[in-house]
Amino acid sequence: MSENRQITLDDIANQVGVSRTTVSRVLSGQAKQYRISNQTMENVSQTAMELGYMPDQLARGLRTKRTNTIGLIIPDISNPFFSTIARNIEIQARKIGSSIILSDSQEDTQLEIESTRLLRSRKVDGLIICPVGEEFQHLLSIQSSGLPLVIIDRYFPELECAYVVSDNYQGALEAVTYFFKMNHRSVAFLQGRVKTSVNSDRIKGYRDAHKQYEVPVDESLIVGDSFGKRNGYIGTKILLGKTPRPTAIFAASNLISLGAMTAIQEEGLKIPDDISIISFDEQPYSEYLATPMTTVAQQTSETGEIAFKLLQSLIQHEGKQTTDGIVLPTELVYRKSVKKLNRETI
Amino acid sequence: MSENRQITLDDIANQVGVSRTTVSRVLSGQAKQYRISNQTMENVSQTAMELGYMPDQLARGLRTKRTNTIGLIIPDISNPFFSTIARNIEIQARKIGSSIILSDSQEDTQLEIESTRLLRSRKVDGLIICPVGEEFQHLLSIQSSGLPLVIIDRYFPELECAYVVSDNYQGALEAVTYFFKMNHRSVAFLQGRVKTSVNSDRIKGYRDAHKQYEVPVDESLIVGDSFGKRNGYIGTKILLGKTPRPTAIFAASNLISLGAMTAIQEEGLKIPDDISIISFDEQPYSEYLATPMTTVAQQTSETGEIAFKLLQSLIQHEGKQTTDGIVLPTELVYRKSVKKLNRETI
DNA sequence: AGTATGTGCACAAACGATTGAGCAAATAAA
DNA sequence: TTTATTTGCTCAATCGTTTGTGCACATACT
Repeated sequence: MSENRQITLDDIANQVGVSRTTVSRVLSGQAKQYRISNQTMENVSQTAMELGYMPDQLARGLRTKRTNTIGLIIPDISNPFFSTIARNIEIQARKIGSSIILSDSQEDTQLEIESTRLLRSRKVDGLIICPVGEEFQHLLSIQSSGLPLVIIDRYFPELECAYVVSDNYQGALEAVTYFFKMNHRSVAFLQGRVKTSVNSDRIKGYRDAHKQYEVPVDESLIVGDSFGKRNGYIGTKILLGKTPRPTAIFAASNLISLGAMTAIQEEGLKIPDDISIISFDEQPYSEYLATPMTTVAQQTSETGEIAFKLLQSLIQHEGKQTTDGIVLPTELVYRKSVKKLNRETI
Repeated sequence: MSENRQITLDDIANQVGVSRTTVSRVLSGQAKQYRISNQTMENVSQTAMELGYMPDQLARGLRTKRTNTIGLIIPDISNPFFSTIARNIEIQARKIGSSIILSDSQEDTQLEIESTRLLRSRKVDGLIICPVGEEFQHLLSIQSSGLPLVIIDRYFPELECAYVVSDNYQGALEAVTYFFKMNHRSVAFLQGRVKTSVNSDRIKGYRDAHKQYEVPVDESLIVGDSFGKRNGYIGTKILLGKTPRPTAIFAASNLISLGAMTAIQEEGLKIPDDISIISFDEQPYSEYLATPMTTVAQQTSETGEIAFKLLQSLIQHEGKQTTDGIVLPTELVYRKSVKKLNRETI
């Protein structure tokens, strides 16, 4: 409760008997450069230690225009997919003494926009955003303001900006192709938020797989509108109500497949005997589910790490805009949730 | 790329033709109080709008000693248990324009200590920490520096500090009691990090349940040393190697039970036929596991929300130290992972 | 007319750091 | 002995706010 005043450069300066400038230079490692004697150096660092000096990052940031702070905006940090990314960003950041300011946009574009405003007024050095996905005007204005920006998971073809995403097209293509190889011909797609690149790319993969196998796409088998659990539940209810029932479901997220499982269970159906399923997003629990789930795994740790490093390089060489997008491969993890149908069953 | 200079109070002041002071007072809603005319008010807010003024939070913080920023230190943000807490803290924070700076201590006390230093130098208004759990000297020094602090999930009896935790004792007591009611008499405890309050309280519940049923505690059935998955795996391997085998396992975390399931599967055993299990931490997937898991649910959302509000009140009434600890009840969620034994089986 | 009260703003000093420029003393060079 | 050079620092401005105090002018009161 002892309301200790903050220790400042001046305190050290006074105690040692030098100027504030000298202290600053010693502590920032510029002693040699400014010809501070070893003696003074010693004294300064010594008493800085003793007094427990900690530089005021606000003051420093105000002066230097560099805060060693980056903003991170995520649609739902409680989703393990995003929190794993966040964790790896944080781990990288800590290595170089940076901090991350976290914002949860709650899948709401308006909140996302507000967050960018707030983060900018907090003078972050850069921004990593997983955009809700529908609008990008605000991202454009960040870009043109010169603030380094990396977007992750979702991207905008219209926006020239560094990004790190999974190869959603390839992931979906492989998954749906696998269904076809297992002789499924009626494969539904439980999609996520419609206008996101994530979703479009997966749909494209879904369609191309159909094309390759010369199976016409039944548009009524593409249902859903968000990456949440509830959507998975509702979508599946709808799909299971159809006659004939689709024999396979491709779920666009971990939460969607959770909802799907509830619906399937409610209808008294079994995976994979009555219906097969593949879910996007590998999770620690995927293999322990009632039927171990075949999934499309994304490189979440790598996404975080790469995004941070990309941002860091943007921050450092402010001019040299290496505006390249990075696409990480996915991997189909084979388990038990897909049944091989007999040819004649079709 | 247009390197727009930052808009400052002076810019507005010049354009309107008043002093910087006046602008500041208008924009901070102190116009009436300082008798600024309506005309001037209009002009100022108008051009502030036009220029897209955003206050520099660094400068403001430097001057006012208030940053509207709080530090959050978490052992592992990728664990849904913690990320759910984090999310709810963020949601509360956003409501009042606060931001949170996130640190992942990676279950490492040293990193936790470093984080507190860094966050303090960033002048956060307060700190919410989920301590790794073994040391608390650094927490004590935060306390005595007067920086508002709330600790969550784990606490220290020796430390007089606001905290929000689950009723781990009661949760464990109920779980183990339930085993006894189901006629189990050989119940193992897969514990977490040993010196944490979380673990001690759960052990106490475990022991008291034994006492109530007059079953002696077999110390060799208490195994493990961390909340991670690997620990669950190893611990279970050890337990399953014993003869006679325990009939039930009480796992201290969601990750531990995941590891346990791997081990159980490897040994070719079935839950609950060969072995029963209850896990701490309800998860979205708990009901979808091969055997739907009976769990001890904690109020994670509430933990976050309450922790933030508690901190907020500490920040506001800096003197009035309402150093109360808050203990949230747990709930035993009954599913299928516990088998009722026949009396004679024992 | 002289004093009191009210109105509407401006001055300038903080906050704690960084940084370009400069200056006195000591030493070296000529 | 005079001039250059080096050594070891200091000065003061600056970043963008906030805030206690003060000041001029107008109006009201006696």
